[in-house]
Amino acid sequence: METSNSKNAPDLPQESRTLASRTYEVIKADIIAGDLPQGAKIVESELALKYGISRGPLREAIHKLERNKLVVRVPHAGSRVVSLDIKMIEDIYNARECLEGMAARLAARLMSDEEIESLHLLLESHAESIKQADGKAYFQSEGDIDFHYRIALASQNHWILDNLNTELYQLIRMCRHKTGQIPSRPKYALDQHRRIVDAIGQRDEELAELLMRRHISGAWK
Amino acid sequence: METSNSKNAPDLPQESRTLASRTYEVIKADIIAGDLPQGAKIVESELALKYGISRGPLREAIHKLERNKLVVRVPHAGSRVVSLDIKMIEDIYNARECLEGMAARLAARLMSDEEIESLHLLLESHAESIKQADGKAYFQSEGDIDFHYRIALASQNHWILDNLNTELYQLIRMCRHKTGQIPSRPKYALDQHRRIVDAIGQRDEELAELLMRRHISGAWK
DNA sequence: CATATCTATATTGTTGACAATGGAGCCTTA
DNA sequence: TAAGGCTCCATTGTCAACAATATAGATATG
Repeated sequence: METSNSKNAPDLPQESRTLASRTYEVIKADIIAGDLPQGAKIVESELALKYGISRGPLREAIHKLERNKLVVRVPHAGSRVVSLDIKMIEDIYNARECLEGMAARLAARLMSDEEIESLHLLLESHAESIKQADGKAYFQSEGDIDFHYRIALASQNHWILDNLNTELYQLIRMCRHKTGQIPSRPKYALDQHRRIVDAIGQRDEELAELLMRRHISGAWK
Repeated sequence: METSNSKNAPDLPQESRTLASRTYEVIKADIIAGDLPQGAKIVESELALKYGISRGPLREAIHKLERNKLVVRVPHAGSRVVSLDIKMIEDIYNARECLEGMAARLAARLMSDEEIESLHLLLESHAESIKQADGKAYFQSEGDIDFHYRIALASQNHWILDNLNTELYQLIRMCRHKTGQIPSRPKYALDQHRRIVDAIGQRDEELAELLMRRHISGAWK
């Protein structure tokens, strides 16, 4: 046989293996984009009709959303989109601070020289996009998450990576969409990123963690 | 109205509001106790029959277990009890170290003097039970989790508290059951607990975090 | 004898109907 | 008019049957 699979079902990108997970992705995007506003009541039969599926898979999707802390469920009363108050965001940032601090520490221990070089390149591209479009703070905002994601990945700690991905980053994105994004001084942030990468390059775990924590706790203001 | 409810349905302790959550509790206990061994295949119809319920609620229970990282699910293939390897436990302990470190820091900032006093009393009772039954390491082990739980509670950070409860502590309990619990030197641990509470009493956030992190990272060896 | 393909079966994904619960609004009554 | 209880309805929880998928075993073939 040729390189083309004999079976006609090539391995899908694992996104859309099941109705429930597809629907989950859609609703998640709707919530983060604010299409489903915070605190909105979620009625199963309603959404099932809207997405043209049965209540079973929809229920599973809602469970996944609850797992991501995007939805709050109370047993016989129904579920609502989470509504973020100041206290909750503070909690999230405190958790993020210590988790990503640990991630930076581990990254300083475990990253290969090539990976560190690649991180440098990423920051250069960010610098470029800041220079070119000075007003486009949004790109920088996504770039910011890119950077932090790379660090989390490099930590090789599955638990931390998973929790950042499935909970914290989503909530932070949602938060930005709500407040109309306030990524503030992109150039200043980029500078801090550079120092973090430098610390990692010098294998200074202590410093890498310290700088990352300061960076995140500084963003929370 | 009298204290007795006019309705005959007094508010249950919220444990058993639904079939799914009841079953979830049972399976969780079975997994932690090692009754369902690590890596065991979980067949929906099988368990549904065993617990006398339908597949619907059982599926929900499994989803909750997946959320607790006690079960691993792959889309069309089924689910298995998680099997903990060394790397995974290391990841968990690293995550726990930074989360509980942050919790200790926040506790030092937020606990009232009365709460701190109550923590002291808890440690005294632990000291007592160690003195009385020198071999009963298990009690100390549960007492250990008690202590850490109190700190997490005092941090008033819902995100950290929830993640410690629903994920990390369960996995750690499971780990202990598997290895036949190695809580090691209870007296030494108690000593470290005392120092942490002292630091909290002095409102020394930095020190409280440092000691907690050292305490946990020390336990992971 | 090893490899690959096909088929059968066990297991998961999905559906629509039914049961149970909670809340809103109405009615009664002081 | 206000307070309390009652009834009804919207919504969630549960169930059993049906469809789709993947794994394992058997069969054929080089």
